[in-house]
Formats: sequence, C-alpha cells, structure tokens
Amino acid sequence: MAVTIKEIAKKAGVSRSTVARALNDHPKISLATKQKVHQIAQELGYVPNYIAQSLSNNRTQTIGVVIAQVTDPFNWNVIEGIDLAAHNQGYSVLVATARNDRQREFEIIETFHRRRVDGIIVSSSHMGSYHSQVLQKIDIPVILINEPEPEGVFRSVSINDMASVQQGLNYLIDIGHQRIVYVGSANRPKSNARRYKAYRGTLRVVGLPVHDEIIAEAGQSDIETGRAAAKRVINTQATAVLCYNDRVALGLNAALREKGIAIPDAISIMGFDDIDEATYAVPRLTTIRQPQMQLGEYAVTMLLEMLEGHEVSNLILPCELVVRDSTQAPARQET
Amino acid sequence: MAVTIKEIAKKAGVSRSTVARALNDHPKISLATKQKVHQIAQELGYVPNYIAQSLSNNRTQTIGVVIAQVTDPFNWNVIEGIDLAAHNQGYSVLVATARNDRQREFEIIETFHRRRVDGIIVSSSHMGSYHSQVLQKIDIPVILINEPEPEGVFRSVSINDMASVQQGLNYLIDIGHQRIVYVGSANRPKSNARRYKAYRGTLRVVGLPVHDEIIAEAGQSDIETGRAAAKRVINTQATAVLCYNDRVALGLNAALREKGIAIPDAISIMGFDDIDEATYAVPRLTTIRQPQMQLGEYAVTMLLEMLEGHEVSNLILPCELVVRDSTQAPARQET
DNA sequence: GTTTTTAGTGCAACCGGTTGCATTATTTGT
DNA sequence: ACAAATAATGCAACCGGTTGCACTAAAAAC
Repeated sequence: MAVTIKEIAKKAGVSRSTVARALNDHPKISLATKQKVHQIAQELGYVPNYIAQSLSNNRTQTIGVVIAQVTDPFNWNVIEGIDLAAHNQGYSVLVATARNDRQREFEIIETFHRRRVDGIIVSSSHMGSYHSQVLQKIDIPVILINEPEPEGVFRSVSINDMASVQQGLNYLIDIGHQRIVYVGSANRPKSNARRYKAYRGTLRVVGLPVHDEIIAEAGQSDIETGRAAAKRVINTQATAVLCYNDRVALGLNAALREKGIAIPDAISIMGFDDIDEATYAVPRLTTIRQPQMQLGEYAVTMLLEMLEGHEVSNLILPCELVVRDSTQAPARQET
Repeated sequence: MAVTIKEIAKKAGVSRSTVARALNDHPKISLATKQKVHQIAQELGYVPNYIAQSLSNNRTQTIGVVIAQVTDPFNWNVIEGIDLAAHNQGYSVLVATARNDRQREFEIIETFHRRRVDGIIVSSSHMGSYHSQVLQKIDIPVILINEPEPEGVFRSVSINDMASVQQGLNYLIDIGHQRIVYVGSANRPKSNARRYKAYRGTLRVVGLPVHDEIIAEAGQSDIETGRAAAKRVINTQATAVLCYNDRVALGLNAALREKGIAIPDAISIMGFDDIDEATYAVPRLTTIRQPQMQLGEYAVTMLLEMLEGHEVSNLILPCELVVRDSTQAPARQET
C-alpha cells in the first residue's frame, strides 16, 4: 500500500541503496541525485517506515514507561516531562499502567521486551525493586523514578525524602507547632516508610513528641486514605499534620472541614508533591514541591546517556517548600 | 545479541520456518517437533521480536493516542480506558501530547504514521477537525473522542452535550434556581460552544433569563479560567452556575470562597466531567458525570472493528447527574 | 505392489529498509 | 598519455521473522 523506497528507485532510475543514501543525506551521493530523489519522494508522498529501520538498526527509538496508577496526578506531570524530552530527541513513548497488579507488571515488561524498546522508565510503582527479577534478565537500560537504590542494579532519579521532610517540618516548628503528626499511605510502602522515618528523625532531634504513623486502611486511593484518617488525627489533638502526599492531604482536609474543623485555624495541613490540585483546593495547600516534570525529563536524559554507552550515576533533585494557606501558627494555647 | 529463531533452528536441527510454525502452533507441525522447539526456546530464553513480525505482517499492534494536555484529569481516565482495552486485545499504546501546539500535532501524526501504528485515537484535542487535512491523507483508521462530526470523515465516540446539560439544568431549576449563568472555557472552543448552546436552549424553553457566556481570558488552564471568572459571576447575582467542566468549577469555587462567598449557600456550582478531584473538593462538587473510561474503551473497540474491515457508526454515551454538596436550593428571597 | 493421499518439513522469497564492498566513470597527478 | 586517486552508484547480504509452494516419506487406497 504505502510508498516504499523501491518505487522511488524505479521512478528515479537508480538503485534502492542510492535512494536510501540520498534520503539519509549520505555524503557520497551527488547533489543532483539527492535532489531528484527527494523530489520524487515528495511527489509520491513517501513516509519512511520506522519498523523496517528499527529492524536493521536494532534501535526502535522507543521508550517504555510503566506507571502504577494513571489516576495519580503526580504521574501525569512526570509523563509530561518524559514525553517532552523524548519527543525532542526523536523518541516515542509507550505507556502502560500496571494498576497495582503484579501479574500485569510482568506482562508489561514482557511486552516492552518483545517490542524491543530501547529503554524503560518505571515511575512510582509501589512494587519497586522486585522488578529486578524480571528487568535484570533482559538487557534493556532501566531508570527508576523515586525508587532510590543506592546499592541497586538500576539507576534512578529521585528526590531526597529525608531532606524534604525536614525542611517542611522545620517550617512548622518555626511557626510554633509542637504536636505534629504524620499521615501515611499504604499505596507506596517504600517511599512512605522513608518519609515517616524522616518525620521521626526530625522531631526526635528537636525533642518534640513523635506520634505513630496514621494510616487508615480504608483507602484504595490516597484521597480515601486521607479522608479515613480524619478521626484519628483529631484524637491526637495535633495542631499540624504532615501528609504523605497532596492527595492524602486533600482528602484529610475535606474530611476535617466536613466535621466542622477549621483549616488552618484549628489544624495546619501540609502536603507533599504540589500537584495542580493543591493550588485550587480550599484552602490552597501548603506543600513540599517535587520537580515532577524534571524527574521525567532527567529520566529520559539519563536513559539516553546509557544508550550511548556511558555510565550514569543516580540523580537526586531538590524539593522546594511552597507555603500557601493550609498552614499557620497554632492557636495561642500552645505558646 | 538476543536469541533468534535461527539459533533455535540450529539447536533443534530443523529449519527456521519449522521453528516459526512450531512457535505459532501451526497445525501441520508434528507434536514432537513442537515440544522440542518450545523447550529449546524456553531454555535459550527466546523472546519473539515484534519488530520483525510487524514488518512481515504489516501490522504493528500499536495504537497512537494524541491528547491535547496531559494536565487534564479527564484525559487520564480516558487513557486508562484505552490502555485497559488495548492491553486486553494485545495492543500497545503510544501516547503523545500536543500541548495545544499545532506544529506539534502535525509532528505527532507524522511520527505515528512513520511508526505505522494500526490506528489513532484523538482525545479532547481543541484542534479537532483540522486534523482532517493531515489525517485524511494517511490511510489509518481514526477515532475521535468527544469531537462528534455527524457528517465527518472520522468516526467518533462522544457524549451528548445537549442532553447532559439539559439534565443538569433541569435539576437546578427543579430545586428553585432562576438566575443561572454559564462559565465557559477557551481551551476547547467546540465542545464549549455546544454546551453553551445547550444552556441557552434549555433556559429559553422554560422561560428563564439567559446570561452571556462568561469566559475569563486569563486562563491557560481551566482552573485559572474558573478563578478569573469569579468577579463577573458575582456581578450577575446568579444563584447557580453551570461550568464547562469540573476544573473550571473548582477554580471558581476556590475563588468565590476566598472572597468569603459561601458555597453552596450563596451560590450553587455545578461542574461537568466528574473527575476524581470533584469528590474531595470542599464542598464536594455536584457534576455531570462523563463515562470517561468507557469513552476510551469504546474508542479502542471501534478502532479494532475498523481494523477488521467492518463499518462502524458513531457512538454516543449517556452522562449521569451526580448530586453532591456544591448545589442546593437557593435562599428564599428567590422563592 | 503400484498409485494416491496425507503428514511433516525445507527452500526461497518477501516485508522495507541499511551498509560493506565491488564496480565504473571521472579527475588529478606527472 | 597513462597510472593513480576520487567520486558516484550498484550488488548483495543482512536485520528476524512469515508463508506459498515444492518436496520427501510414510500411510491409505485399490
């Protein structure tokens, strides 16, 4: 159906190889021939077949991206970054969502392998490193996003949970909070564990009371988790809450307000991520901002580096505290 | 590098074609041979090369998806649906975002063409039908999502804006609202026009006053648009607002609340889409629910039908009114 | 005991490109 | 005017599969 190099060759009266070289601007082809070939290609509406090219180049110019859940705004921004960087480098992006289904993850990796993607990016999968078993066997470069493995087989680009949490908590402490609790999420056990650990560490150093992590089992989604945590948060009589991420924070916020608790007057809420929704929540959410798009962009950059045969090392990007309206100094009783 | 059919052939002492047929469970191959081949393939860790298969089959088992903006939760649910259906049928999904950049759209289509995707799904592109110029030339099945073109070249799956808006407005009218305004968005002129038209039509029929559409030019994003529309909404003294979509509604909600206006006590707000965020906004948003995942799923189903050579006709899915807390009967002064 | 089927396998061409090497025509050097 | 260098193109193999057809050997038919 589609126009091939062969047809151009016939019409131009040259060989297939000459056409191929002309189209690729090979130096040894005469200008006259090049022009003729290009013109004929144009006329015939020739569109090069990447499949054929891939087969002989052994390169597909394709990146496979695995994400756990699509419904996480965090991932969108990461993908936006991936798409941006990949597109600019002539790569296309194959996206597949695992839906927290282990079987499905295997299938995805298998499919990527069969399609001979040049590299794989795994973003925010709660399954993290057990990928190793499958991924390690196949000889495809892999970048993990937010799954730092200092000793691991895979390179990763991530944020520093420890430092970021510290920064957020220090702000809360500075404005006078002393009873601060942490609301976690069961969706991504590993990064949640890192943040909770950072929470404990930070408070302990300054001598403030450390509460048990609050994880409401209710939630499939982080929002539900946040909502379901409301009661226990109230019971702690905390004046401030640090949440695993913005969605937990927003869910919590909604639930507390529905119970008639004023935010931030009675309780300050701090999120993590800075997803778009943080901006138009009521009140606008104070949060620790992850450079989401950059995570995606750098993941691609690193992948391409690896494809060039270079060694790359893990990358850690800084977070930034964004103070909005969901936090304020505690009521005076604490002072 | 990777194991090929040839190596299996050598080890099994048969020809390449026999291996190929054995792996594809061809009926004419003896059971003994099949077993031997499969076992050797297993041992060698053979992973079939889809690229090579695509080349000879002239089928890539790949669907290209173009979306306008990644930051729209609506699109992600659609993609979730697409991914789900595609994966189940053995297709993979190539995603590319156009970022409302016309040039980029062309590049995406071109890339998809080069990669010989089997079909293309265009979701919520504000550019809609001018795709035609490019898309029509290439001989690839296309499905448009929410871009109904009764007379058009392309098949589409979409919702019925007219009926849905009517349903939403009727509810507001039933509970007593008489001054209802419409806040639009500039991001997707066509569907916005449809909804505004439906708004006018509905109110006119029941004899209620029709206000000019309110579109704040400020916004890149729908959220900003909603925020920026707040002042003008107040000036109209409306008791209820129908918004183009949930993000506009949430932006408006945030802005109004910041100005001290109680929602829904002073003004009822109704969105459109039912994105996840609608559930955990404060107050939880009343909205007209689009079957987002289904839009994606049906798009794939239709595409595959077309690939089978069948004719398909446009599909229109019903929306559903979801009443939550952002709407209530107006204060008595109106009664 | 031939002849006809049938089952199982191999040959070789094809999908649409790329590329090392040989070949021919044209310049350049002396 | 002839050898050597250079420029431009073609040949053919290759990437890793698929598939129509020919072929061989064994089973069935007569």
